[in-house]
Amino acid sequence: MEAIRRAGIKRLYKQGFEAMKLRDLADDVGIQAGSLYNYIRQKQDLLFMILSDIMERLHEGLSAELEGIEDPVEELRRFIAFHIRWHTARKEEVFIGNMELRSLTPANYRKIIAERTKYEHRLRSIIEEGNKAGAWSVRDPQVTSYATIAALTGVCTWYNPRGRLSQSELIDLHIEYVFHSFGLDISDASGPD
Amino acid sequence: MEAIRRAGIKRLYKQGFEAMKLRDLADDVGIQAGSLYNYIRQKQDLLFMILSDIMERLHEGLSAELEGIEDPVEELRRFIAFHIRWHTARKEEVFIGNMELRSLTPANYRKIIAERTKYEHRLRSIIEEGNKAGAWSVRDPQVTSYATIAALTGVCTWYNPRGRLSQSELIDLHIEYVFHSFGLDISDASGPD
Amino acid sequence: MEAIRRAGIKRLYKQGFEAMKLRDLADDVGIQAGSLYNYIRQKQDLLFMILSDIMERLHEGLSAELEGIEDPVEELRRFIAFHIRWHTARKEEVFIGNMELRSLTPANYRKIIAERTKYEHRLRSIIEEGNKAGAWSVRDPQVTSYATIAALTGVCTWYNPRGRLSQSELIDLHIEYVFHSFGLDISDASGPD
Amino acid sequence: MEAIRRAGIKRLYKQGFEAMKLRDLADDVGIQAGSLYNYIRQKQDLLFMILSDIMERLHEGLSAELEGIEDPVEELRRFIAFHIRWHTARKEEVFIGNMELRSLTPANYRKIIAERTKYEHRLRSIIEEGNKAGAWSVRDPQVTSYATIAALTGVCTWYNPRGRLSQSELIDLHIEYVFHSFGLDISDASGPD
DNA sequence: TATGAATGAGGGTTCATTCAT
DNA sequence: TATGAATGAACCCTCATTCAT
Repeated sequence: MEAIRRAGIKRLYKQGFEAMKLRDLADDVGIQAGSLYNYIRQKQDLLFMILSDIMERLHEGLSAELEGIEDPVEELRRFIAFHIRWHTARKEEVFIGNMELRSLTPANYRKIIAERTKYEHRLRSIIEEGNKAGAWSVRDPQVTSYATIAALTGVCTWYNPRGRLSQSELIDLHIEYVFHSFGLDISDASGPD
Repeated sequence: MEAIRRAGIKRLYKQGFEAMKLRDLADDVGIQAGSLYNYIRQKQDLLFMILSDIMERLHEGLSAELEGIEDPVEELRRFIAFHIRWHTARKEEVFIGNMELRSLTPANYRKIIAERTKYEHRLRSIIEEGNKAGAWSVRDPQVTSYATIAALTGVCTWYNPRGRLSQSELIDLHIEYVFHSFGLDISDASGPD
Repeated sequence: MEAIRRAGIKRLYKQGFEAMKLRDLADDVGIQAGSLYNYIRQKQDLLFMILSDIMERLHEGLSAELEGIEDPVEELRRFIAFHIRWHTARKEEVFIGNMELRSLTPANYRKIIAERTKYEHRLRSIIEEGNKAGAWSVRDPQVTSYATIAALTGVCTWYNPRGRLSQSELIDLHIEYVFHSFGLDISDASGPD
Repeated sequence: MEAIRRAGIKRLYKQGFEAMKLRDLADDVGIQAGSLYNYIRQKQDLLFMILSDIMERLHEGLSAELEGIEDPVEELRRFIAFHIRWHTARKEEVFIGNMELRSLTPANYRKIIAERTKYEHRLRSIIEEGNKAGAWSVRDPQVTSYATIAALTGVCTWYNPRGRLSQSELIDLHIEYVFHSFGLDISDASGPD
């Protein structure tokens, strides 16, 4: 079952939901197409399961990262670091998470979007806290949260683990980028690690 | 033919390449499925034509926008404004321009990606000019250009023409966002218009 | 029109009736597919016209060859020579004449077969005359006429004008073959030419 | 699978490769068209399989017939008998074996033709052995083998099991025909059976 | 007489899904 | 839980034929 999920992610990434053939997926796992139906009831189910799972892990990861932090600046720094770390480590999942929403059943679509919105609200909350605490003064927290997430997520469209920049360099560059855009001096970002 | 292109864009946006049925497309245009083949030789051709066309218009639009401008700050400002204006006005095209690349034949894929890269290089060149001219000092022009384009392009995933913010407000917010991230004061951006 | 017939023969030979596309045929002639319908009413018509024409010319050719001859031996010799000469010179027509009968409409099929049978009867008549005249003694004129025509027609499945044997050598060999099979000495065949 | 082969032969005989519809074929077998693809990968495969199979059985049949025979006269007699017996018993296979070659893929075509040539060479070898052994003196073994095979194969274009002549009468007539054409007296052919 | 766009039936092939074993 | 043959709907694409120009 876990094998099916993993193979499903790979195929969804490479081919997309419509182009992915259950026969090929079964082949990847080493079973016959018919046998897949002992694990899923429909092709659609597989997509939803995979996407739900991705969202869930994303939430858990972020929660763990921010646990106990109260300073907005530090929260922002950690959000950026976590987002890039998680996204670059899971290029495939992120890609599917953005591309395959369209193939979801309306009901399933709503559920996944709700999760994604929840995640976006975490950054927005941080921005608003920072505004309140005087850490920065961002004019439009909603737009800024969208722009920031887009900028950070964009990384994984071109990130190459064996490329010019290491993951931590990438994180530094984006912390600088975002902090600047928030009107913060980069030195403010120097945290405990 | 133009009708086919327009209907194709709509269907690609709503359903994606694989899910789009040529019969439905023909229906949209008011002809029989077989008649489509007087205009295209394959389904794949339609996708490629549409994507090529989008890229071409994007290039032309940007060239017109930047024509005669020499000041990097002004160029950057115009790039941002143009990008948001163009992308929010063409949500559908932008969406398929990102999503349907995967459905391209390898040969066609390479051609489209080459065009996209050319576009990205325009911003990178602006950044590098600005570095040279002392307008700003951006540490990593490549990464910064990617992050910026991602942030700006992200707009059209949530932009709603009848939403809270007008297009020009959106542009202002993003100019501010990007200028800050470049370490520029927003007032520097005040151009002739 | 004559160009269409000639191109039709070529295409029928190479591809067969079902596989032959009217578009390609039109291309060969240098017109559009639609324009063909100024000359034929249906694809089937073309086939019938071509086959009728072939049969007609075959009959005419044989009649001219046998005109005025009364000696069965000489008639046989001339029949063989004519058949091989005509068939090797018209490989394509002969081939279609055998292969494409199946694609004819039942009504058309009957007409063509009637012509072919008439042709076969010419040889049978010669054989029977020879029996009567004591030129040879063939046990079963019908079977022998079939076997003989098959043997002769077979030539054009492998005949190559630039091959080892010239047309007249081929004719000599087959005259010998058939005369022997009729129990005739080959020297009997030496005619005026 | 065997049912598909048999139905395929029938349909190829009646309609030809291009005109044969897989849907009809499936109907003959009592399955859906799609189910055919559990047995073949392409329509072309079916044709090739059938033709290969025919050639293989033909070779096997002949080998069995000639096994242990060393006398060229007897070999010739048996070749004729076998060829007519096999061909009249398999009118349909013989027909498509000649007609549908054209519908083969070039690669497949070469393979089948190679088999056919091998078969023709068997007769040619017999003729050459007979020449060497002084059993007969045939001027051009190649041409004679072609003419002979054509004459014999022609039988099945008109042979009717309920017709005037029995199979064995037919064989006798053709043995006489061919033996004469080889310059042999028919009495030489009287073998053990 | 020629064009070329349109038709419409249908053909080969694919594939999610089912089900008896 | 696994198989693999069967289903059946549908999809892309083809092509003879029509017809307004």
